[in-house]
Amino acid sequence: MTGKSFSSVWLREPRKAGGPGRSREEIVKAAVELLDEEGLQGLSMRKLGAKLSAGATSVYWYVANKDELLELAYDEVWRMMTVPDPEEVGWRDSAAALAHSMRRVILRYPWAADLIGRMPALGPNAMRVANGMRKMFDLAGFRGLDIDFANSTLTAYVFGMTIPEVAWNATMGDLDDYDADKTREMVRKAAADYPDMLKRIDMGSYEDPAYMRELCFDFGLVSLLDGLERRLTT
Amino acid sequence: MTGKSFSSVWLREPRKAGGPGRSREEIVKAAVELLDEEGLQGLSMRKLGAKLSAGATSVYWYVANKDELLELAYDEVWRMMTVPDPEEVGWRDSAAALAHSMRRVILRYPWAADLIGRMPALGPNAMRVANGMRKMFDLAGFRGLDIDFANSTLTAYVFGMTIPEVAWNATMGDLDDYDADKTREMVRKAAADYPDMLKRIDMGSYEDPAYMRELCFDFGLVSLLDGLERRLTT
DNA sequence: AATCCACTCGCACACCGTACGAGGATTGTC
DNA sequence: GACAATCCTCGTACGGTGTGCGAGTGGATT
Repeated sequence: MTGKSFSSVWLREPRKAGGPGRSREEIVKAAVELLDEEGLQGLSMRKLGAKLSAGATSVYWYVANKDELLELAYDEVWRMMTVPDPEEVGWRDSAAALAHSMRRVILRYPWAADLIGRMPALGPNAMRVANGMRKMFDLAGFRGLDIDFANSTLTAYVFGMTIPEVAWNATMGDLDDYDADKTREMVRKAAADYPDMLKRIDMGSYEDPAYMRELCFDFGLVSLLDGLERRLTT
Repeated sequence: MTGKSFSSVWLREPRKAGGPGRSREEIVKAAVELLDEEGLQGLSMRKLGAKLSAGATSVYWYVANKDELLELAYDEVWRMMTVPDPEEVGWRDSAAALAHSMRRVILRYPWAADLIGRMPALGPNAMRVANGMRKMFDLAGFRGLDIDFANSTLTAYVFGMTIPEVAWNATMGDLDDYDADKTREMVRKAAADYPDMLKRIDMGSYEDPAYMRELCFDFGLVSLLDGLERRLTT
């Protein structure tokens, strides 16, 4: 009894496109639009079919199941991420720029946050980024497994920082001042046992949250790059 | 027009428990068991009702919706995370131990990986951990906002590293040798354009994956702590 | 005895992913 | 032209999902 095996759109031959039917690009484009408009919850095969002026199950000719469709859409997100050439700007600036690029892309495609880490990233665009990162850390001076470790470390940080940011935007981002105050008052109640956290909550309410999160991101990013740099010199 | 407002189980009064009905603890316990056995997909309100020998919708008396139930279960995961006393072992060891504790807990409750970052963590156990971390970084010498930044940075790293690990275990963890080889062969095809990545794939296949991921986690963790330490001395 | 209230639960609704198989449309071959 | 093969569409149906609603039950209080 073999368990449910690993599978991915990228690991099988697509149908030979011969006839005059719809194309995979067309479908993925419609899917991404739907995801942008209505989020991950808002994408259903029926709605996608309707958007393509097609029947509900027509998409299944091009895609084995919904997960494959999401994999295709997911790779479109990776397409938007750019790895600067480390030979021109040096590995540190290159890494920082990549990190910011990744963060920006995810904030622009919030639905991708729910896919990261859940979905294999084996599409051509994800591969391109991964290879660019490898090259970057190789040029920095990492060797062997350390290249992959540095790779994983940086992406783990960026994703780990940005995914909750997306969730925050989704739930708290569009409250008016009144609701925001009310919510903060309730959060204070949840933290009632911890005076230090209360002080922090009240302090944070006077700052622009978006700017604060950017400060936080940079703080962690600089720390991480410092730590990686240290591995090179000793 | 106010958008859908923020809400959480922890930010409202629970029903006054008066009568002889089931208790919230009982329900959460059953939910966690179901999650352990069948994963996040496997938890449905109907199955939970059945497990409690109750009707399908009885749980809705104690919980407003499924998300609230998941919030309750999620906080049980935070209960398992321990923050060592930084006054005894120093902040660095304390932070490292906490990071390993978080990773271990998530690997033990894989269903929690899908909740992290999607769900607010405002339960008492999450609060306890957050406060412990604040104390830890305060003792380390961080001040003001830097405490929260260090906090976010560490958790972002741990979660960002561990969530994909859980996904990997779920899909690739229980393949036999034959299927694993077949899968690796297909992954090689996906990376065909990038010779460096091919070499890496072949290299990795001779090592124990679990041990490699632990090495990777420690690599990033040490780097991150180095980077944070540097912020203290300059 | 009457009233209240915590609590249970069957039914129904609107949705979901997708298996299946009958058809239509287009192409290639004689 | 005819015929077959292939590509592609889609209506129907099945078994699930979360959950709103309102009738019902049983113990405690008045």
